[in-house]
This record gives sequence, structure tokens and C-alpha cells, in this order.
Amino acid sequence: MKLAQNINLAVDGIIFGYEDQSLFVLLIKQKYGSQKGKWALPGGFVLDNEKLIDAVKREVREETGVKVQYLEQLYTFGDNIDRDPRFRVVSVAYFGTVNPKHMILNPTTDALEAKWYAIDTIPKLAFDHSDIIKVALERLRSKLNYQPIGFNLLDSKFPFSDLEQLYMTILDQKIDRRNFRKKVLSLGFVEETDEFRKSGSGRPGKLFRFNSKKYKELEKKGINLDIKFA
Amino acid sequence: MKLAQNINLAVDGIIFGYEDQSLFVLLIKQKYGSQKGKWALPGGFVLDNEKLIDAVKREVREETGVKVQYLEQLYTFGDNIDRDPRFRVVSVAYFGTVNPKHMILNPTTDALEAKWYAIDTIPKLAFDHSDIIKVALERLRSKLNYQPIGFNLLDSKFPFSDLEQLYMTILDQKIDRRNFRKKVLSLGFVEETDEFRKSGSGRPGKLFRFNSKKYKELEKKGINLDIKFA
DNA sequence: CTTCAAATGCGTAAGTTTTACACAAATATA
DNA sequence: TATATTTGTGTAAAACTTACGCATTTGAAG
Repeated sequence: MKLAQNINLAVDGIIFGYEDQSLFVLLIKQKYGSQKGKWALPGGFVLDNEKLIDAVKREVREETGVKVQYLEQLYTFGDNIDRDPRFRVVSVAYFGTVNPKHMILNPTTDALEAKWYAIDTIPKLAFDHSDIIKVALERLRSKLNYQPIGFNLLDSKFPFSDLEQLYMTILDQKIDRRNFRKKVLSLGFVEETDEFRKSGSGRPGKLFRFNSKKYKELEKKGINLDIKFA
Repeated sequence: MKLAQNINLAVDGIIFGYEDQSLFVLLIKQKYGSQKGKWALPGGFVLDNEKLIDAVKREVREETGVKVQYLEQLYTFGDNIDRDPRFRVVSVAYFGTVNPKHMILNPTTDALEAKWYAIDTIPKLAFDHSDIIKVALERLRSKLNYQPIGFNLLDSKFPFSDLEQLYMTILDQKIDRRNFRKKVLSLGFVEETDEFRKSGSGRPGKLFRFNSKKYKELEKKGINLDIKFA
């Protein structure tokens, strides 16, 4: 049974990736619909018996081949009433992160093509997707300061300089290397391994690892991160 | 035109009020539906051409008589697939604040009765509304620390002790009166008036006022509040 | 093999913010 | 006039942030 309500529920996924000191967003070229051929966020309509987050996972998987690691609800965009001329669409946006290394893009179903776009090279997108990305980027930036959300974007073992570069890139600001290391290590959930960086010039740095179990313990105790830098 | 999608879109409003050192939530007793007679959050289905936030304002107004001041999107609850046995309901929850003083409750349409419940006396609610309130309360608490969200709950002019009590009540912790005043005044958007508290014992305190224009200026400059206390 | 540039690891002093508390001033009431 | 209550202001200690200096380890160049 259905009310006489002419609204369709969709989901969109804003999936961030990081590589070579740049932040990327996963986009698809639309195969069907009123905005055929335009680039857009992966997403689509929710199935009747499907949880919202599962709908996002499914759509991203179908349209890009990417299996998302971290995913959380961002915002529900429902006021763009003319988004589709045929009916109103309300879309629940989720934002997520993925380590794009070795992640093979494999567009199917509704997508002609899938591609990682560096955030400063994103073309004009379909619907209100440019605005949605802006909101997602703000959320990513603010979350970086109080949740260990950046680690999903790196390899599981990483030199400290990578983590530092990630923060500088996403926050778009300089960070003092030495103070950053001190601060992050003092938080207690980033631990050193006995491995070292293999390639590159200069003294090879130790590799570190994010200990999520430790983090959850600390989180439970109510310890706050407050990772801020100058 | 409508897809073959059996999902109905609703909104819920979590409206907080503060009075006499207690935090309240606005609830209604349901008149119709599968959970008739149970207490619930005000809310209802979205009209086809209605913005989500307007739907919340309308439903809260209709069901309780309350005209909400501050309102922002909280979260979209869509996984409780069995909420209504007749069809699936996805609900976009908004949380808001209101100064309940002189606010007359006037339930109509879907509500038998409307009432402010102190948050520690809330009965078992319909649907997943108890969970929704929990999420809203968390958001209110965390927002209090970095946005001037508490002022909507007070009169426009207030003694400092009221603001301090509000923070202590909502955050459920002791705050040092002197450090709190210093910190808040240093932020620069709470200004003193030349009026004084009228009643009560002890030395009458100056009344203060939230200057939202000043706050917006400071916000634009990127100044952060970080109102934390011991 | 020595020198150099680049990246890393560690430390410390100065500056800023937070925390903990003490006491004087203004009012109502007894 | 004395007392309880609430308000207004200050200040020292502790904690945290910021700004750097310098020695160490590596690969590459001479």
C-alpha cells in the first residue's frame, strides 16, 4: 500500500580517495535519464526492503566496481524539487572513504564510465551534485579534526610523512611536521611497526599503523582528539 | 509519475525547550494510526511540493501549536522497515529549539494532546522515536560546544547565571561560574545590557544579550568557539 | 670514499589557554 | 544591623600549543 505521494527516494555516494598528495572523488558518466552523458555521483533509487546504507553500497558497487570501506550518512537533499522533470526525488547522501590503490574501476548498469576526479578538476555535474560534494568536503575536513577518519585513505602501514601530507592536502594548510607527530602519537592509537619505508630519498621513516581497537577504547573513555595544527 | 517504489517520506521534529533548570521535548499523543494513543514526536508525511523543513514546521504547528524558532536537519531514519505495517516509512528528522515561555500548546489534526516532557520523564514512545530523541540529544550536547545554539532556549535578555545553568543542565556537568563567564565574554558575541535581573535573592545580575550579527561576523572570520568547561 | 641533499627523529623554550580558587560588592530578609 | 545569597573580578599554577634547532640516516653525486 502506498500513499498518494509522488516522491521517489534515492541515495547518492560521495566517495573520497587519496593518492599522490591529491584528494579524489568517485564520479560516473550517466548512461540514462534526463541528464544522460553528464558526470554525476554514483547513486540510484532505494529498493523497498533495502536499508539506506545498503542501497548506497549496492549502487556504488554496480556503477563503479568500488567496494566502499568507510561510509556514513551525510545529509538528505530534498528541496531540489525539479531535479527530475518526471517526479520529485529526495536523495539521502552518504559520504565515504576508500584507499583507491589497486582499486579497479568497473562501471556497469547505469554508468557509461567511472573515474576518480581530483577535487580541483571536477567538471560541472548533473543535478545538484556539485553542491553535495561541497557539503561532503566540508564534513570531511571538519571530521578530520576530531575523528580518525583519514586512515581509511592510506595503506594500512604508512610513514608519518604520508599521514601529515594527507592532513595538509585535505585541510589545505601547512602543518608543522614535528608538532603533528608529537600530537598524533600522544593520542595513543597510532602505533609504530618495525618496518621502514622502502623507496624514496632521505632517511627511511618507520611505518606506523592505526590501531582501531585502541581507538575505540579511548573513545569509550571519552577522550577527545582535537587534532589541530599550525 | 511515480516509480514502483513502496516507500513513504515523512518528517519528525525533535523540539527542545528549557525552563526551570530542566530540558524538555515536545511530544504529542497520537490520534490515528497503528500506534493510536501512544506518545510520539510531532511529524507526518511530506507533501509533494513542500520542502522538507517546511513539512516539519507545518506538522509541528498543526499538531502542537508551536512555532519553531531554530530548526536543522538531524538524520534520516530509514532502516526501521516495519515501523508501519502498511508500508515502509523513511523519516527525515529535524531538531529544533524554542523558548517555551508563554508558548501555548494547541494540538489539532493528528494529535489528541501535546505536552512538554522533561527529558528524564519521557514515557515509552511510538515507533523508533525514543532512539531518535537520543540522537537529537547527543547532537544538541555536542553542538552546544561549538555553536551558540543555547540562546534560543532563553529569553532574549538573560542573567549570566541562566546561561550557565542551561549549559550545566544540558551537558549534565558542573561548570565553574567564573571561568564560564570569562570564556563566553571573551568570544565577543554576548554583550551586556544596562538592565538588571528583577527578582530573586542576592545581588541582582546584569542582563546580557546574544548578538547574532556579531556572531556571524566572527563566524565568517573563522573564529572557533570551543566552549568547554570544567 | 667523501660530500651533499633530503627526509627523519628528538628536544626545548616561549607563548597561550585552561583550571582552580579567594574575596569583595550588592541585595532581600530577619 | 546582621546574615544569607548571588554577583563581579582577579590571579597563580598547570596544561597545552607553537616555533624552532640540530643530530641522524639514507641515496646520489663528485
